[in-house]
Amino acid sequence: MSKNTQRLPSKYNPHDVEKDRYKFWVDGKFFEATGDKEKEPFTIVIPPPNVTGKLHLGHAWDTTMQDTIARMKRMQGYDVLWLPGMDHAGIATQAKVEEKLQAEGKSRHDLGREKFLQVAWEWKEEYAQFIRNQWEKLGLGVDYSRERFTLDEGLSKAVRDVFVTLYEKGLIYRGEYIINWDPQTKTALSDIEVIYKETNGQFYHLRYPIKDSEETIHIATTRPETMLGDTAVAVHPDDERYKHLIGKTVVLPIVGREIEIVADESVDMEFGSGAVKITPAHDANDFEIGNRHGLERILVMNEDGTMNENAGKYAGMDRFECRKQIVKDLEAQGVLFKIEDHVHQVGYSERSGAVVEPYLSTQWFVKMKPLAEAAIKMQQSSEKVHFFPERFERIYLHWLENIRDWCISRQLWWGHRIPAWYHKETNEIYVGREAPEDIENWEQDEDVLDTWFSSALWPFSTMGWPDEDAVDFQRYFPTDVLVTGYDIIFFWVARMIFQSKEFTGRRPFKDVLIHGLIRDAEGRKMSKSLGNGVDPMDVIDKYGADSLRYFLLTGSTPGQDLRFQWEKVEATWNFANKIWNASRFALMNLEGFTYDDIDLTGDLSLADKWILTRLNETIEHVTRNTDKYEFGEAGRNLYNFIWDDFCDWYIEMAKIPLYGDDEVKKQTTRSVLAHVLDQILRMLHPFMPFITEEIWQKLPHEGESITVAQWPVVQEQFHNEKAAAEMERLVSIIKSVRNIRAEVDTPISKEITMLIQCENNDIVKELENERHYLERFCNPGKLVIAEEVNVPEKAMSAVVTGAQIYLPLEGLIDIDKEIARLEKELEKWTKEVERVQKKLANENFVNKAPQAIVDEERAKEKDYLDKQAKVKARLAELKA
RNA sequence: GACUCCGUAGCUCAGAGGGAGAGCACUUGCUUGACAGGCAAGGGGUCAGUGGUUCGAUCCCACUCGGAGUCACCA
Repeated sequence: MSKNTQRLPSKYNPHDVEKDRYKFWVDGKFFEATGDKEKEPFTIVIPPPNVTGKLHLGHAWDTTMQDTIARMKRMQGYDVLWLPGMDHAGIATQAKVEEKLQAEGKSRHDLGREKFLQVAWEWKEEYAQFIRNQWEKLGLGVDYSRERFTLDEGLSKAVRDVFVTLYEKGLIYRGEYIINWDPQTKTALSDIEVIYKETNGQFYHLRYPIKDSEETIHIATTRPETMLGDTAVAVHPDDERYKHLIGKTVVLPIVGREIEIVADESVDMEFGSGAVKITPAHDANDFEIGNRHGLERILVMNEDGTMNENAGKYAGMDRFECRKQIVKDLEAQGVLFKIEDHVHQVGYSERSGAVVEPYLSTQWFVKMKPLAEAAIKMQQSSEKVHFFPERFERIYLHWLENIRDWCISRQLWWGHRIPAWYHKETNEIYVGREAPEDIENWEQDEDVLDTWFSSALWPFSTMGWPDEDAVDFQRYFPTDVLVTGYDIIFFWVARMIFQSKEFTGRRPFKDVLIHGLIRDAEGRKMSKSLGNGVDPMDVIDKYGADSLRYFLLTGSTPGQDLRFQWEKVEATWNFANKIWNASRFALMNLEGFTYDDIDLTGDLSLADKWILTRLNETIEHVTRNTDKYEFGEAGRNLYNFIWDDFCDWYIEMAKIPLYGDDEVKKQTTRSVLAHVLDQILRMLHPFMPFITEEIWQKLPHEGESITVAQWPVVQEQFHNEKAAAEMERLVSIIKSVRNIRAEVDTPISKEITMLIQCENNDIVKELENERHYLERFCNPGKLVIAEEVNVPEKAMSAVVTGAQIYLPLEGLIDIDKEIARLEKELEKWTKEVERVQKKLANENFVNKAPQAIVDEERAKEKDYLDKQAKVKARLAELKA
């Protein structure tokens, strides 16, 4: 089925091009995985965006890369599944919903758990639709029939299954430990949800009195308010300064509690005073020391960061208020004797920004070591996950090697509720996939799981697992490539790998492509507070999705950050417009021409042979680089092929037959034009889906949509080195002539005769065959091509390999200027000759360098010597 | 403290063991029947520095300087 051609407007308008196109694709089900057994599956799962807001440029970047891969693979004949979905994003979403409630003067507690969750689900639906609309505008070819959400029934089942299994294996446990507490959102956090920032603080030096003694012991702290919970002072057992105090008792100032001085090797004698106050309920190290010495744990804060009843008169005060007050009080008592300014690392909550409090609390944990070890070991096997760029593998491994247990319980409502029940009377714990039968006697754990606990299962939970016979899981897992930013390697990539290894025995993806961050034009991170964020939808409104996509794909190299610059998007628009107009030209010349009319077996012109050769090279290059995820490299290569080779040379050369009246030649040229443009559009389609589909539909084509057209393959029969060499000579001649013309101020009259003196008769014949090109591009009055030409006295000249060009320009030529120009040229060739000869004179080079390189240099030497001699001779003539 | 990345044209960035590239900006000339958001011709870089490996280094290695980041940590 072939279609006839249509006309295009003279300017590329992305709105017209993109309008309704996505609907056409979705309605045509071009993006749906077919399960076709004839085809090999190729799978990508989208990193599920949070349902908290709109997508930003980072998402646009990330998903565009996936779309590019998916589209190419689809065209290469794979059964592509690109599975979309979203993440419930526990803390983030709950915070947004609470914010919304607050605006209405309500809190989540006013609503109660059930009602609150209902509101959250409504929120989710609303934002999910925003996100889908944005995917649409970006042109992402995802399979909506398989869209998933982390709180879906199926995924929740997977979560419960994983939790219960790990619990049964002893890899999940519940216990009272020091965790990172966010007093603002009132939940525990995992280690990586804490961001450490250098913060100006103070170092407070205290003297704790020794009981029944005049002596005091000097300790220093950055968090004096925690002293209310001190239950010991620790020194190093070998510390001569304090040896005699070990076992003695300290009377804790203000509190009056008597606490022991203990010896512990973990104390650093060099740091501070060498004596440490021990607060097991508010510091991870102190907690460990406390365990070793059987110390009491006294919690002095509430969940909201205010002091509790154990803080005595400070009860009810905010922790930082308390700090101020306690400093005053200690100072008054003479306990505090020095305050130093101190820059130290303070942990902040990734979500709320609140200062994280190390806090004693009962939480659920994943025992990481066995899981991490298995994942590390997998990297030595054939199930290795390949990182692109490779260096991120080291970062990943380093993290796993030093991993600590993962605190997975969160004091939130929005999320997967922990499948643990506590017996109301016996306090017995039940962990199971389903609630206990005598549910009235049990109470379920109030907490939910860390969002990342469910995202860690994403590559398989979305495909029907834990049902291992699920059709999609069987066919599409493991996935082929994951695309994500380096900022979530720990949060997500690593966790998917170890969970996948543990539960499926396989890697979750073969490759992982890591990209950087999007920055503003000045290189700053885009952030709300700076107000320097750019909405991808604004970019699309202005320049179209294709321009945005191409900019994102080619703007950086894997693993590097990307600066957003409007000028670059604009430059990409120019490129799109170029393609648009080249296509417009093609359509104007393909009136009545159909896909079936394409016939490349005819008598091809030099231009035809050359462009087909270049097309082959481009196909090879673009395919290879896209396969390696080198989109920048592939995109630039395509850009150069399209703009420089196809538009600037091929189309211009094709105008000769197209505007001529030889119908046979015209048909051949139309065939090549239609074919090359078709192949270009196909290769460009993964990068710029909209414009390519639009043009392709209008060109002679076969098939319903370019999305399912076959990816171009190299056609060896069109590889023609001779044509490439001839073209090179031709281009050199044309450029030389243009060059000469640029030297002459006044326009050159058409009366001029252009003379080309060739080295041998073969070249004469060759150039005679290509005469029409020379006539069109150089536009001389007369063109003489011969082995010997009569060189007029007043002429400008140029040398190319195998030939010498003369342009007699009586009256226009300034002999002195021409001499100066030629002298410059002579200098250039002389330099080249020297460089090459020096190289060839080096025995080591000739003996050790690869033969091909040496031969190449020898050929250059010959060529340069020849040119040098010709220029020299011409100079002599002029000077005579 | 450990590790990673970056330093190439005025700007933003590619690149590759064998004569330095692109886009934008700049200069000059063009209403050339696809495109003036275009065409053509140009100018502009000791590829941060110092050593080393090599026949050959801007590219590989070491160190130094400058910029960015990740992880860990001392109370």
